[in-house]
Amino acid sequence: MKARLPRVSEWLSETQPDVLLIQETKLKQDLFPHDAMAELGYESAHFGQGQWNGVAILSRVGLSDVQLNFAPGIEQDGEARIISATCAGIRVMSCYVPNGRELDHDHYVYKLSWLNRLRQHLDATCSASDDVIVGGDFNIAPEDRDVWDVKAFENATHVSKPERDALKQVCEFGLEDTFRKFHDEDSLFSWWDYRGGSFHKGHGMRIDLLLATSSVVERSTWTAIDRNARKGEQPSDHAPVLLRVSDV
DNA sequence: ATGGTGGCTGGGCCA
Repeated sequence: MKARLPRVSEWLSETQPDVLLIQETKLKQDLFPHDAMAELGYESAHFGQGQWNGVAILSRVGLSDVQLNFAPGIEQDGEARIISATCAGIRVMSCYVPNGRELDHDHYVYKLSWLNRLRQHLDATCSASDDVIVGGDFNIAPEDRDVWDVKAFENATHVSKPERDALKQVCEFGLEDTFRKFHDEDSLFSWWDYRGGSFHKGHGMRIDLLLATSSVVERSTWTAIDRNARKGEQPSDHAPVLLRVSDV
């Protein structure tokens, strides 16, 4: 968030979303640029730890009932990976799901545990009949059509069955991958590795998701991945995913 | 596709 403040500010000014969910701020809790965001018209809430992880929610339509980490009663995570808030009557959550690293790595076990606790967090704090959006970097490509080449992902994280099943368990709370309401195409990606010219080769994955409850899905009218944001100077390796939700 | 780039730092880790 520090290195890309100019890009984020420019993008906010041009795109003017009502709400923005940010992951991997890599900032200590109190170093988030709340003032710079306020100058652009956005309230902001940040859950940070510095150096790694960190999640935030920006809103110009209200920001209340902010919750850091999982709800009380659920095993708290040691890292700053989820923040929840209510914006314009919608409960929104900004999630940075653990990467997993390797299938036989402890971090992969942590990834599955984290997703299980995300489901617990949903069960504990809201209902499927509420307006809920759970968004962020899930580090999971839901289906094979969401990666550039399945053969390149054999025995790799992001596509394995256990993590996809864990994501399904999250969705079975009553959430839907909003992108697929509007787009059936394969090879539409939200992340490309910095290395090896992946972006220019089209070697990407769709791992950034906006999951929503049915009342939000019904009001959704449009979605897109802003891949232009992956271009230019000092881009993030992720592109923003946009969802338009009509007023009640 | 066992390297490669980028950002945190201030050497090495993480993605």
